[in-house]
Amino acid sequence: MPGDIKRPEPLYKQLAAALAEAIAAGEYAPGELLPSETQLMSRYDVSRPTARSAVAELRNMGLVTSQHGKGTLVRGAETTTPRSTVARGINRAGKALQLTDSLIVVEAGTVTRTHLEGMVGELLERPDEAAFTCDRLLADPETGDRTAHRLYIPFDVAEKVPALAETPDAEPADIYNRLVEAGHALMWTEYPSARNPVPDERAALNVPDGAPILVSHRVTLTDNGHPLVCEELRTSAAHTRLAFRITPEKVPARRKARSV
Amino acid sequence: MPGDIKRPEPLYKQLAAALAEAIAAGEYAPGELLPSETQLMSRYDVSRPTARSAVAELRNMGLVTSQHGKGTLVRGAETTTPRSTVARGINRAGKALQLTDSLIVVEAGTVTRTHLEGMVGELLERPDEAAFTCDRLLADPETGDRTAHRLYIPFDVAEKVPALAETPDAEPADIYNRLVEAGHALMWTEYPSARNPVPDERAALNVPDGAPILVSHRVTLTDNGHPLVCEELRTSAAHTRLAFRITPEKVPARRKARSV
DNA sequence: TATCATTTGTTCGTATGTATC
DNA sequence: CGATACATACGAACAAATGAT
Repeated sequence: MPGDIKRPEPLYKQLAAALAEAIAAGEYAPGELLPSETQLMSRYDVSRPTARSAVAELRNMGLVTSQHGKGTLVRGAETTTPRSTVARGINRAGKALQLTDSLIVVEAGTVTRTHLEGMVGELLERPDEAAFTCDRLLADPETGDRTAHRLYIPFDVAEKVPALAETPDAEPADIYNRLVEAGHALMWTEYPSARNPVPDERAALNVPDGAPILVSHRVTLTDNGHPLVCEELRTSAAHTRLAFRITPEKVPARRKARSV
Repeated sequence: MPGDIKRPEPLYKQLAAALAEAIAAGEYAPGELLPSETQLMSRYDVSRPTARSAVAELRNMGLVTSQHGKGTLVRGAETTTPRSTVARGINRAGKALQLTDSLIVVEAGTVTRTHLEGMVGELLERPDEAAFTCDRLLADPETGDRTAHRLYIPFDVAEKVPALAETPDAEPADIYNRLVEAGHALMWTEYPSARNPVPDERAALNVPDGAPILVSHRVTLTDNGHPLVCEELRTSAAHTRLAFRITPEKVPARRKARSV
């Protein structure tokens, strides 16, 4: 075999790349309509399915959104870049702990029971054990962007801290304060991640085409590293970003450190 | 037909939902092959395009990956859940600052000049101004998962701190230490976000089908809040997650706090 | 090594439904 | 109401990758 003859890119990918370039160059301004599928067919001499595939590529790149009966709109930076920021910090005012985010509760907490599967089970070091969960729907008061919130309280933690078992639907800051009142010294680690939404989430969180969702887990630990509870947060990455304040920690010099 | 006001879901979405449910129920185990398109056609009595659309849905939900000539594989939690964790903390050993992540440099830093567009320009409060950039390719030494890293140094910062202008390709920790030597008291805020990859990124970062990329910006500020430099990090959300240690900050009591 | 069946990828064609203007 | 646009669905053919014969 001679050295790797170039196989041409598929037609629809070429077309998608050409259109993406044109959008980046500003030939199609944000808010404007992309040429219709019929126009693309004649302009680039391709079939209907090919034109559709190309536009579909642009959609799950998040560059455009299609509207049935109207056309395909170019999305500007305003709709691609997050507008609202959720500050994932914790403040200590006297003895009381407060959260630094400014989200408001849209749907009150509903408590259910589940088993700790997957990542949450791993983070709480209690795979498949039983736990209370409390679900809330939050929103940014300025933009209205929605965020799903879930708190996991393992059964054995609820048993040892009765204040949690009584009202597992208390707000996270209250949960933290009750853990402190129960004599725990707390610390926190948060793990942001992302994935593409399932159809339910796309509707509930108002996720636009081609946008993933940010998923973040905040684990509350005792000062000797045992996990107690876990908060899970899900929000459209197109609308919201997170913010973490990073505080340097003192370590003995000359040690190759790997904390967190 | 009386009644029946509701228009039924599209066939391919019904099929996708049915298959997704079957996967969740364990009827198709991770690593196994999904029924071929031909089999789906006869089993569910649909056409080839419909079967293909259903499988395409599963792909960009991240549930399966298709291999040309072989079949469509079910992805287990091992390939859906991040394996490696990048600790985004900072340690202070004596006077020197160290980063807590354990990534190694695969491709050394290449320095270029750009203008601060979009989110980075906003975070550095210098929209459209000129800046050095230094690009690196990092990897997790255990899993080999890749991460793209870019450091932005605005021209005016490089002018005031000549040590940066001399070697803008120094490692981030060194950059921080030089800013400290120049008399700055530093603090940091990091903004994790996510989006779907462009084809280049999908190849360079080895992003699997249906997985978004995590994008995180760490801004270095002076103690009075002026931004100096910015790190940008891009990695496959299917392979890697971030970790932040959250340290409570003291605030005056009774104040509705909104720091970060 | 070469061939073949299987499977997914690409591309065309065509028809109909439905939302928007 | 009609024209236009995207969404869904069918059929058909060939290309390219894979694995086994």
